[in-house]
Order: sequence, then structure tokens, then C-alpha cells
Amino acid sequence: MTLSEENYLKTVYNLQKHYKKGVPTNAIAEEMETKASSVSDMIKRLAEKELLFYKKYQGAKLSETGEKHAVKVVRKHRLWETFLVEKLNFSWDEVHDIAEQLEHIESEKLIKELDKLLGYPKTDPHGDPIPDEDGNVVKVEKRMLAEFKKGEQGVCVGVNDSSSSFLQYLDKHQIALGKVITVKDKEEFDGSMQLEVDHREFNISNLAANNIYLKTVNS
Amino acid sequence: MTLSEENYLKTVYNLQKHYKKGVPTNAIAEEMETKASSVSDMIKRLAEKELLFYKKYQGAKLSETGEKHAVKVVRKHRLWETFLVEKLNFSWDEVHDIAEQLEHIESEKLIKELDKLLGYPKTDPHGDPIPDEDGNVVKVEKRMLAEFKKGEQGVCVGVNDSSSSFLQYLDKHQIALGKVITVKDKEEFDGSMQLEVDHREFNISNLAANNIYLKTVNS
DNA sequence: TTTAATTTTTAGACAAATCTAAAAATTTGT
DNA sequence: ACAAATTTTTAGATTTGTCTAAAAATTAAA
Repeated sequence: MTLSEENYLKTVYNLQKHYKKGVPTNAIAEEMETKASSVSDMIKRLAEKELLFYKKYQGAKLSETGEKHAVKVVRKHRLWETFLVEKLNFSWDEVHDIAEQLEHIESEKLIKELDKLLGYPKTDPHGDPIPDEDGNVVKVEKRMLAEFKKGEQGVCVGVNDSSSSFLQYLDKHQIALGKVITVKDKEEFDGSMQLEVDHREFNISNLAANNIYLKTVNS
Repeated sequence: MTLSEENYLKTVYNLQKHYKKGVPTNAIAEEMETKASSVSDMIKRLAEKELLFYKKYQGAKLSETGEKHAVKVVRKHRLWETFLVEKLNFSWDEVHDIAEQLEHIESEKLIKELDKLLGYPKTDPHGDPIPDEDGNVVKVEKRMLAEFKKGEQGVCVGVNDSSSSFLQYLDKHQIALGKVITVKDKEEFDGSMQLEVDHREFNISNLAANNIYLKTVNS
């Protein structure tokens, strides 16, 4: 398995929750910042290797083998991110690019020992679940902040966008995993919200609220 | 800088202590388990990029830029090896191949923090010095065990061959960094030696003795 | 439903890194 | 010093992964 193939599998894996049928060529191309023609070529090759199913113009869908492999890469990515934050003093907005490199390192023992060193963490620094050794992924029950109504309260358990600009925006407002967020007010026409976090109030856009996940808290 | 280029630089760096002039094409090819023709091509490309000096049939010699880059790779390799042994319970014969992958990860901060986590180690698990941030390499004074005379004593400070078969051979005889070794007898005709380590006596070949470094101990 | 817009695929080219086979240069042995 | 052996380079082919431009298929719109 080449580095490039692994990246394609991971991308298809990440995108296929948003598509009932196959993941469109263009979606993959956009996500990977490459051209549709390159994707078309590669998808065809991966299909030959039976890592995914593919019919012309119908997009891509991971096979069982392909998914197994993709989950392994995701597990490694998230464990490395956790390592960087927990052991090497990185902040959550700095780890993605480095984990993108580290996720391709091959060694069963390495990843097993890393998991042990970190105390078998369940989620990464962005709240995403870390698949276990057998590839099982725990599904965390969570709702988008944007769906919360005025007066509701929740604990931040994850983000949808892990870009450093967004994560730094959250830092600025002291939003982090585990923080309690209260919706003080909600603007109907644009979906913007007035929030309270740590006794501090501020306003966020609907776009931002669409990238924050909360777990409802019984308060 | 591609992964392949980096590997060539590192190999030339490692080999050039053994050659006064340029490192021969064949020596590089053998070390990298590739063909001389491939080496010839790549060397030419690296010379164009001014990472090394090269004249036809005269072998390769790193430029200052090339050496700077090579040392960085070596620093990363040795820090990662130390990490694997110190933090992830690897033994010294298991780390080479994984460090070979990890040495190409790009991130200044990562390597700085790794160094800190490990307590700024001076040598790797095989006794090789870890270059500092500025690329300075401490030269450890050491002699080959094969050069020791009957009755002499030393402390093991390094090995020349880091292959897992050799390292496992050393483990079997309880030879490790820091161990005191006494030459009880030396066979003139084949250079084999009778050693004492931990009050245990055994015999090793000249080939083995040529791959163990000791620091003379004033006893 | 026929055209227009969009998406996807194909064809052909290219750069990186490698290989084999053969030619050229250098070194060694007598 | 000359021939033989060895080392190194060149020439040409191959694989992987990418790209551009153009053709084909699908979807959307009038």
C-alpha cells in the first residue's frame, strides 16, 4: 500500500458518511486538493485491488478490506494527534499536518505501545473517537450547536472543522472540549447565537455553530 | 527535498568518514541495496541542486548545505530511536527500521519537543552521538574491541553494526552499553577473543570484536 | 424534451525514481 | 605498459502519480 493510496482510502472513508451512494469524484478531488482526472485514475486502480467498489460515473464506496485499512490509518492519525497534545505540548490547532505524516508509519508494535503510553484514550484532541485495535469506532451521541434552542445547555464534545483558523477562533472564545455552553439567545433570520461560556457572553455565526458538537446536559 | 534524496544524503554522510576522497558509487549502491546506475543518476541530480560535489568517476562528497541537511536527518533518526527504547519499550535491535521511517517527518517543533521529553539525550540506544540543534556532533573517544590486548578492560560505548542479528547476538552474551568487558585472552592467528562480562566468560570472533566500541577504563 | 451546464472519464504528456544492458573509463596484474 | 578486471556512466524502458485538454455521460433548466 503506497502513501498515496492510503490517503485516498482515508479521504473516501471520511467523506462517505455524507453520501448514501458512492462518493463523487469531484468531492474527493476537492478534499484532496487535486484534479478530478487524477482521482478518476486512482479510484480505478484501487477498485482493481478490490479496496473499493466503483462503477463509472457512480462514485466510490469502500470495500470491507478498504474500510479496514482506512480505519487503521484513522486510528493512527488520532493516536498521534493525542500524543502530540498530551506528551509534546502541542495545541489542538497545530497537530493535524504532523499527524497527516505520522499516520503512514508502519509498525504494529509502535501503535500498540503508543496507545499504552497514552493510557488507551477514547477520543483525540478534537473529540473524534479513536478506533480500537479491531477497528471498532464508538459512536458518540452529539448534536450540532446550531440545532440548539434558546436556553438549552450542553458540553462541548467535538468539532467538525479541524482547521487551525477555526480552532484558534474557538480558543479566543475559550471554547474547548468539556466546556459548558449555554445558548442565551438565538437570532432567527441568520441563525447566529449569543452564548455563555465561563460566565462570559459573546456572539457566534451560524457557520461557526455548525462546526461545534455538544452533548446535551441534564441541568 | 524528497524522501529518496534525503536517504541518499544520509547514506553519503554515513559513508564519507570511511573515504578520504569522494564516496564511490558502488559503496552507496551497496549500502542502499540499489543499482549503481540508479545511484549515478541520483548523485548527478543532487549535484545539480548543489547538495554535493561530484565529478564523473570521482564519487560524491557532501557540500555544506548537503551535510547540514544530512545531519538533521541523522539527529531525527537517533532521537526517534531513543524515544522508541525509552518511552515505548522497544529493545535496541528493533528500532532501526521504524526510525528509518520516522526520520523523514517534517516539523521543527516536533523534534524540539521530542528532545525535551527525552531529557536532551547525548547518545542513541546504540551509543551513537545525537547531533544538537545546530548540527554539532560530539566525537566520543572510543576504540574497537578488536584492538584491545590481553588483560585490557573497557566499557562498551557503542556498536558499529546495528543489524538486529548482531544486536541480538550481543544480548545473548549480555553485552550492552555501559557493560564492563575484560579481555581474558586473545588468539593471535584469527583475532578471536576470550571475554569476561558480568563474571561470565565466553569467546567471540574477530568479526564481532570489530563491531564493538569500548572506552578504556582506568582500572 | 431538447439544450445547456456540470461532472466524469479518457488520451496523452511529464517528472521522479528505478531497472537492465551496453558502453566508457579507471584500476589492477603481469 | 598493456590486457584484463572492475567500476561507473549512459541509453532506453518501466512504474507511479500527477497534470491539461478534450470527449463522453449525466443532470438541470427552459
